[in-house]
Amino acid sequence: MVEGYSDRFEGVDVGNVLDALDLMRKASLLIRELEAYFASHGFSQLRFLTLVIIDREPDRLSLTAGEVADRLDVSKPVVTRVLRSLESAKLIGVASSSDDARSREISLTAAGQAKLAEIMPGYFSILNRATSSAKVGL
Amino acid sequence: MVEGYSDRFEGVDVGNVLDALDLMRKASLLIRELEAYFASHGFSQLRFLTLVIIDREPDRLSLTAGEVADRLDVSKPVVTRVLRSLESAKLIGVASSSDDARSREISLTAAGQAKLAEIMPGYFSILNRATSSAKVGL
DNA sequence: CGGATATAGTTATCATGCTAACAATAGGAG
DNA sequence: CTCCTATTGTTAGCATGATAACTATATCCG
Repeated sequence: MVEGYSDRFEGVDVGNVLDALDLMRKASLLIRELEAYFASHGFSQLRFLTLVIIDREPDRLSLTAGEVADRLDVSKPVVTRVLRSLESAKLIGVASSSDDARSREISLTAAGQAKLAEIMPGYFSILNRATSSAKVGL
Repeated sequence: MVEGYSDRFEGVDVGNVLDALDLMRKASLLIRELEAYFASHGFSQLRFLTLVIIDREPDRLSLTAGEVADRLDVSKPVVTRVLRSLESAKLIGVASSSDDARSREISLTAAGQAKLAEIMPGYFSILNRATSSAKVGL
């Protein structure tokens, strides 16, 4: 399909274009597989990653909402929403910051850590399989 | 970040996991770049790809809505919505199928072909650059 | 033919991303 | 101290993906 178009543009390498399309196709399939996996645990990719980055923060037990947004590279309103859902599921705890009344300190509850431990093995298994099977052809 | 977790799971290769995460990150950046490009032309990825698959269909000048959904791998309600928007922009024409009263035959208008021609070069340029720059390190 | 089943497309509703605009608080300059 | 600006987080509303349930038409089987 691509050849019919890209032959007409100078400075465009058809191979590069096909590689880019392949990259997006592979990523899209992987993301769908992950979403299906999370859904089977009543979770979502974003809720999972939120727990991960709090759990993995070195030297600290909590993060502010803005730090979560930065590390996940999503907008702040999305963080507001996901934190609310995690809090009502009692997977995170939210406390006012002592030194900045605007901030909220987010930490994992024991239930949040348990949820992470429940989901993590399957997550890594999917990531591992995704790229190891891609290498079969090499 | 990954090592702290994946070391704990058997049969998981950290390199594979990192490759998978890198795949998703690269694809995500590319998709964002493409979306920004389409938006700068008052378009969207889905609207663009819809025009492309109709234009590129060999031996035929039109497709049904269901065929569009199959080829784009999106759900039918999404196709209903995008076709409506393309029709009101007069970029596609919609006609009842002669042999199946449920079907609608979708074809490109001259304006639709012009819109494709306007957007296509930049699209390929972005795809080309995305993967050729990724190879700089080789 | 006529009724059961399958298919094409739409509507309604939900999920999850975004930006813009806002409130509350912090911080810096005069 | 007070005012101006910056920052934190929320609310409101849009875009675009999905599934479920519906309508209308086709098709198959007795």
